[in-house]
Order: sequence, then structure tokens, then C-alpha cells
Amino acid sequence: MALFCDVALPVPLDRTFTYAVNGVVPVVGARVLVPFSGQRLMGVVVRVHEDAPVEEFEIKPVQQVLDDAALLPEELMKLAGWIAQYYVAPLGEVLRGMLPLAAEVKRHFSYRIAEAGRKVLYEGAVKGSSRRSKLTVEEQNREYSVLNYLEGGEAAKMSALRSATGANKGLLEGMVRKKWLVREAVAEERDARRLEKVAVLVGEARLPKLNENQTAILAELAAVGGRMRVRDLRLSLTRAGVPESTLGTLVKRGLVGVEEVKREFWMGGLVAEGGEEADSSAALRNDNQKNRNLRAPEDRTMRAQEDTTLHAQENRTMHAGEKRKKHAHEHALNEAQMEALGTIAVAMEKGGFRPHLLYGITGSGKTSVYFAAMQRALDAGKSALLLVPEIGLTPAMAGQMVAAFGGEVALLHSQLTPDERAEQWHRIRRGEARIVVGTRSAVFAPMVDLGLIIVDEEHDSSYKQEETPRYHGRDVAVMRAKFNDAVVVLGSATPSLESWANAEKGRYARVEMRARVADRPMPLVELVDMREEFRETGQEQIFSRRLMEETQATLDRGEQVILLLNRRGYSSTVLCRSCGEKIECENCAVSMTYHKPVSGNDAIAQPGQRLECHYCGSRRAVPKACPKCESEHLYFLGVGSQQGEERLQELFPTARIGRMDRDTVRGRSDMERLLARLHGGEINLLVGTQMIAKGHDIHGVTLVGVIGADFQLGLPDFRAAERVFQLLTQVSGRAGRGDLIGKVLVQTYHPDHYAIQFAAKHDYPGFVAKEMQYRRWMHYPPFAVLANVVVQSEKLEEATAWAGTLGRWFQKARLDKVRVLGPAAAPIVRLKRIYRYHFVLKAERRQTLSETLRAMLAYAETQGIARRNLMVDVDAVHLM
DNA sequence: TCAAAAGACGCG
DNA sequence: GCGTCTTTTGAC
Repeated sequence: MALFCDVALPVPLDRTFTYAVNGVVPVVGARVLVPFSGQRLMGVVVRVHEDAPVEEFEIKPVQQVLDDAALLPEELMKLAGWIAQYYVAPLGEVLRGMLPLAAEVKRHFSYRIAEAGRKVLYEGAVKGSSRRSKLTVEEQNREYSVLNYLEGGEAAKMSALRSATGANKGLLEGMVRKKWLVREAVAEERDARRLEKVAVLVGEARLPKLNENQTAILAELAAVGGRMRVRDLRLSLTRAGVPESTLGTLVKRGLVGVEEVKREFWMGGLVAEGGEEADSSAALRNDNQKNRNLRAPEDRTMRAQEDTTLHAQENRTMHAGEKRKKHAHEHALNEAQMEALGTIAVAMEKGGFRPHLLYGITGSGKTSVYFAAMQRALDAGKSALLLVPEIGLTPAMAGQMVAAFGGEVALLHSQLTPDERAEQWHRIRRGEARIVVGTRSAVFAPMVDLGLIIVDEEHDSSYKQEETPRYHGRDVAVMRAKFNDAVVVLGSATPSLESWANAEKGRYARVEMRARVADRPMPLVELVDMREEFRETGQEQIFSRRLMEETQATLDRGEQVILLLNRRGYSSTVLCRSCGEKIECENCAVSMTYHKPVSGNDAIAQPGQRLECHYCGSRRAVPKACPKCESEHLYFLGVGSQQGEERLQELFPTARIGRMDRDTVRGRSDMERLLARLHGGEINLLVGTQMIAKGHDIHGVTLVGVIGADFQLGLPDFRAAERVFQLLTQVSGRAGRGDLIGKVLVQTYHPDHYAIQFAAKHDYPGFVAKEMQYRRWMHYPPFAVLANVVVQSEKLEEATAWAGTLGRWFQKARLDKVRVLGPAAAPIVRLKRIYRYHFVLKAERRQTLSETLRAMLAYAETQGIARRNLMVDVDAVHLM
């Protein structure tokens, strides 16, 4: 009987594809390489069966089976199925997101000579290569050398052809079009681990005469146990002023050996690569870290012993009253923290799926609880997963994790290269890394014996993936915990209303920490009414008199100030005074932001004054005159962080100012450098966008100023109030984390708005109660489930017509259990040249919503609306 | 998504 | 009429 298998492929089609199995029979969950529309793709087998498909098309065979066992554990396969169903996404695309192993499959093309090509080769210069042809003589000669190279009939890889004949891809493709060559898609497995050189000290009883430099190298090697990556060694040699050639001499003399080993795990991306570290002691630390990780397995046990002794020491210093078995990381916990930990620990002991909402005010020490809980999981022989919104923004957390758990940690974040990602994935899968810290997609880490999942800052919108599959990391984490029978903890000082409602309903156990560590008081929040400020001063000012006064006083006391200015760039809008026209991006229906050319050391070579679109990234120069009415009265509106920094420099000329936003912080190292300068007091006034609000723990900050955080209260988004409340609370939490009391000044045009009032009083429960009323009233989440459906096309008429078609269908369907808003122009009606209309669907029950969406998609198909022109966003976070 | 196929366009 | 660039279509 013939065997077939259904394969989920990473294409945006909501179906699987059937292939014939000829050789090895794959198991469900294994990866296979299959031919697909002229390419080779990697897919995951979801079914093996004997039912020959009835449709009349050629069933292609599986090309290669990559795994002999299911690559994904069963619960992850289940989770993938759930995501595909829940978020109306193709299973293949879900699986692709779960398996970051693209680096293990090498895809390339190879070429073989065809009949026509032979002819050309033998008949010499024919009319075929017409005079019309744009090809230069040189290119024509290249074509001949390609044909010559392939004459034997063997297929050759593109890379080989390239180096042998100097042909480029375009040339080869042209030859394929002329039918001189045929192209074949090839995909093969490869080992993602790269080789690297390691210098090894050769044991030598008697040392021959050596010069100073040579001795230095040997000493360096000996100090780290005799093995060191050559690139690290080079680095430290350069630092010490020893010429690199000395290493070569030692190798020649047989005192140092160089081995090639498969690159072992290292903290990819956590430690800065290369030698650009600002601070050499940090670099040294990093080197040590790398070397620790490089050591051979037998050293691991040794390291484990070191760790035990370390813990033993910690245990000795623990409170005498502790009677239970001591655990590391718990000695510094206060009562509230111990209680929270206790609840989580009990749940873990009991086993089974138990979701928790950890509501702990800013500064209550949630991170310490996470650490302790993860240690408990380890002690119980389980692994633990910590999700954070963005690792790049919390280097401190990543560093602490590594310090606390050493080689047990795997970090997963966006800055890893595909190879590094694959490497980490395997480490986790093999059970070598039992502590995983990562961003959204880390929720799919193939943990062994997963006992605990923690979602830090669970309200953070970066957990929502804004491309297919549009899943929410927090919700997937809860589902995963369910499939894994694990404990899940959602932590936040400002829980999302969804999670809070779940806690109220009793679906999540609520754990609260309502006091700051060391009983520090909450900072005092003062509102500055900017309307009044305007009436009194008669001028529109960025900074109120009150804020300037306090800033000056704080700086005079030698303390630090953070100012939140939640828009980047210099001015958010360029407006024509004559006709009122805003300068818009040519691709998107949004006004362009003015970025002032930067002068000074970190200036980017970007001459002229530039306007930038924050949605599509396009740039243009500031026009001399209004593009519409040609008036020259252009003026700049809306203050961004860049302008804020400039103004502050004028107002406080002696202040040491730093700026933190997407423009100054591009990579992790920028962030670390900036934070280090802040910690060291080199900066005493920091201005920045919301990234300054995220979890940094700087003890010298006693004043936080908030400028224009309330402009988004006016945005057409039902979560606007929640966002403003969260932002104010988070940024306020940056004040007074040391011994000094903090103060917060909030400049606002809406001083009476409840989001601002409650934030000023640190009253989360109060805010939630009020906001819940509004959500209930308006049938918004958490009192309804919501989906955003966007109809998109490059042609405006198409977009409106399709929106109308679907609108009529929704009307005719008379959905009594689903409310449909729209069709309406999306808040940003044109984005990256695409026109967008949208519907917002609200239903009381999940199932109703899901059924309606599928019915709508089915109808759209009958109307010839291609699936790619419809975007379905279940539990949409942004309705843009 | 992505490559092949069909369509639109320009040139002698 | 052919080469080249752009848009559309369909995949096992």
C-alpha cells in the first residue's frame, strides 16, 4: 500500500500538502524537505496515512526526512494546532515560528546545461546572441565560459559557477530564460555549528627560553585553565600590546596547540562581540564568561561544585528563623516576597496547570521572586521559562540571570543570528539549559520537564506579534502551561484588564505585593495643569516652570532626573502656515517627523535636514516650500525627544544630559553604555521615550518628569486610558528606588482624566474598577472578545469595494451574537502604499467570533478576494 | 511566501 | 517581434 504524508509548509495557505513517501517513513512531528512550486521547502509532518488523494494532480515525493523522531514534543505540536485555530493562522507558519532551525537547511540553486545550451556552445557565435542583446562582449564571454564549465553534464552549484566563471545570478537566470541552462532547487541539511579555533596549552615539563611576550601568552592561557578561543586570546593580546604574531611563534615551537572544535554555546549577543567595549573590565569579565562556557564537559561538574559551595555560603547567611530546606536566592526576600514565592512554590509542588497573576507594585521586588521561583523549579528537577518584553531593554535582567544560573541559562532574543538561535534551541531541547529567558517567541522553547513559566510585565504590548501568526505571547504562555501541566505566573505592576478580569473570575490565582522593598515610600506625584500654565505665562512652553524649578533643585542636590518625552525625533509634524497642509509620507497617511541632523561624535552621515516616516521608514529632505501651495511658511509642531534634549541643554547648561530613544539606542550595547553612564553618575539628566520607563533600577533618580504622555488619550483606541495609566505608573516607578524619596511631576492637559488621577494616587485597583465599567458599557475586552479585520489593497477602489462587499455580507448574515463595527477607514488609511479599511468584531463568546471569522473568509474566497488582502487579527492590541 | 507564468511596455 | 520589466497566480 502506498504511503502518504501531510506536510505543513511555511506558506500563507490554510491547509497542508500531501506528498508520497518512498524511502524513509517519517514520523509525525519530523521535519521533511519537499519540492514545492519549483523550490525545496522544509515542512513538518502532521499526518502519515494511506489515503491516496482523490484530486487529479501529481503527488510529488518527499525529498528527504530530516529527523528520525518528532522534533517537537507532543505538547508543542498541540500548542501549534491551538494557535493556528485560535488566531486563524496557517499551521505551517505557526510551526515555522516555533522551529528556529532555518539555519540547518541550506537552500541553493544548481544549474545544468540544456540542449539549447549545447547547441550554442558547439555552433559558436550564433544569431541567438542577437545584436539586440544588451549583453556586453564581456558578459557574452562569461556565458560561454559557463557553458564550457557545464559541458560535462554535471549540475553545478551557483556558488561554484560564480567563482569559476565570474557569472552572477542575473546572468545565470538570463541563460535559464534563454533555455540554455536548467535550474534545480536543492536543499540539504547542514550543521549549524561553526568551527572555531581554540588555543591549547601544551604541557611541557621544561620551558625553553622565552621572551616577555611569549611568557605573557602562556601565563594568560594557564590562568584560564589552558584553553582559550583564539579570537579571545587575540583580543586580550591586542589589549596588552603583545603582537599577534607571537602566538604563531609559540605554535611553531610546539608550546601551544591550535584545535578546531565545533563552536560551543556561548551567551550569544549578551556579551559584546569584538573589542569595542568602552570599559575594559567589562570586556575582561566577558572573556571569562565565554571561557567558562567554552570549557570541556568535565569542567561542568567542577563548576557545579563551585556553585554548591556558593549556595552553601549563601545559606549560612540566611535568616536563622528559616526552618525549611534552604534555597538559593531567597535570603534577601522580605515577607511579602516570601509569601508570593510560597504560593507559587506550593502550586509547583502540587503539580498541574495553575495560572497566577502576580500583582506587585513598582519597586516591590518581583524580579527577586522570579529568581527564587525559578531556583525552586530547578531544585525540583524542573526547568523554568521567563518571558520578558524585550531583552535589549533590560540587559540588567539578562546579566543577573547569567550570574545566578550560569551555564544553565539560555537567552533567546531577536539579536541572535539564525545559527546562534539553532544552537540555543538544541541546548534547550537536550536539557542542557533548564533556565530560559527570552522574548515573545521564547514561549516556544523546547523545554524539558517544564515546571514554571513566568511572564514579566504581562501587560506589555510587545508580547503581541504584529505579523502572522498574530499570537499574544502571554496568552500562548498560559495555554502552554496548560498543555505542560505547569505553573504560570503573569507578573505586573499594572496588569492588563484581561488578566485582572481572569483573576476576579477566579481563573487565575491572585498574588499581591503591595509594599516596596525596604519599605520605601511611593514617590509623590504632582500634576501640572498645562492649560493653567499657558494662561499664566501666555506662552506655549515644553517645560513648565514647576518642572524646571524641581529639575534645577534636584540637579543642585547632586541627584538625577529622568524626563519622559514620549515621541522621538525633533518635531512630530511639519505644517504649512498658509494652507494648513501637513507634510505626509508618500507611502503612508501619516505626517512625517522632522529629525535634526546630529552634530558631534555620533552623527550619522546624513546631510541636510531630514523628514522621516515612523511607519515605513522612508526619508526625504525638508522641502523649501509647501508642496501644495508653495508658501514658504513651514513650521514645526510637536516636541520630540531630540528637541527636548536640545532645550534642556539650553536651560541647564551645566547638566550632563543623555538621551534614550530608538535613535540613540540601536543595539544592546548602546543601551548598556547609556545605563552605565547613568549608574556612574556621568549623566544626571536623562530624556527619552518610553524605553526609559522599562524596569531600569537606578538609585540616584529622585525626580521623574512626564511631558505629553497624555496626548494619546485623544487617540481612537479603547485601550488609550489603560496605556496612559500603565506608562505613568511604570515611569513613576523609576523614582526613588534608592535611599532617597522620589518625586514625579506630570505635565498634562487632562488633569481630571481618571487615568491620570488614579496614576497620581498609585491607585491601580481604583483605575481598574473605573476602566472596567467603561469596557463593560462599550462591550470591549475583557467583556467581549475582539478581532480586527483589515481589508487591504494597493488600489483604493479595490479596498473600498471589498470592504463594501464584506460589510453587506455581515449585514445580511444578521449576526445576533457578534457586533460588527465598520467598514471604516483604518486609523492609518494608507500604510506602505496600501489602502486599508477595517471591521472590528466583538462577540461574547470565543467560539462565535471564531466561527464568524471563518465564515467571512470562506465568503471572501467566493467573491474573489484573495486571502492575502485580508488580515485577521484576533485579540488585536493595536487597531491601527 | 515565492517562483513561474502571464501581461504590459518599449525599442528597432 | 522580441527582450525586459511588472503583475498575477497557484502551489500537493
